[in-house]
Amino acid sequence: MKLEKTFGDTVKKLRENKNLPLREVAEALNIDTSMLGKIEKNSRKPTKQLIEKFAKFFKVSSKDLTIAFLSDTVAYQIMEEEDFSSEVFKVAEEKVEYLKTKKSPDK
Amino acid sequence: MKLEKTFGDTVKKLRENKNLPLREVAEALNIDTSMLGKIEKNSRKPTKQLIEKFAKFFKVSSKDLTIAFLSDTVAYQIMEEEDFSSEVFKVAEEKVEYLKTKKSPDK
DNA sequence: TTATTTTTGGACTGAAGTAGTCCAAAATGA
DNA sequence: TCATTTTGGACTACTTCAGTCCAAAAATAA
Repeated sequence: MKLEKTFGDTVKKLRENKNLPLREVAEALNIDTSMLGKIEKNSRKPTKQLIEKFAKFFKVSSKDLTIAFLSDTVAYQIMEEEDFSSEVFKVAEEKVEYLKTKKSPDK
Repeated sequence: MKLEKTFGDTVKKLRENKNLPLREVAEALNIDTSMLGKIEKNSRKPTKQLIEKFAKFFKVSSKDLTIAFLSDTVAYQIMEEEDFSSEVFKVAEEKVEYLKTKKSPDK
């Protein structure tokens, strides 16, 4: 599965590769056509369950799709701020590492 | 300025180093004592303006404080999900890089 | 112990944000 | 032209969350 610039682009490419209109995919996933259009344009966010549906429908890894989505959110959030991005990433990664060891089975 | 595990801890340490009660700091920053207590306990988030006020009051770099806060948010968000954290970071960093080059003065 | 101050957290409110719907205009294509 | 797809505005319902108020618990002082 190829990762595009945004989650919306990724979904759009998957759909266009199958030559399907929004309507058909939306129907299959049981969502509003307009919603799907908006998700492809990144003006609405998919729920976790929807990401699962996408993965099933397009037969791609739901892990990859989730990464595509989450990284979008994180990137957007960091871009909103000044240009501390690399520092924020560095510190955030340390914190995640720390939190992970805390919740791992240390008994 | 020392970075603690969480933004709340950082603020709390700054306050305790000056031996000030919540009430006094809250008064100086013009916020509710309870709010400050909650921020130190990470159950409420500070606004950008409040981060600025913290920085001024404690005479620390507002950039560092912002990094402390943002990294908290990002780390927490990523921890919420499965254990793709490193992949999410990797892809997110690429996206930020891409977005940065897009908005940089390329004229 | 009693009195005073600080810390904590529950319950609530108002405001902001957002997923999802509906509809109609614009674009695409036959 | 006519049919279908795409786009986006406006709205609603729901959720989330900063911020307030208050009172009980914990800590500190007297």
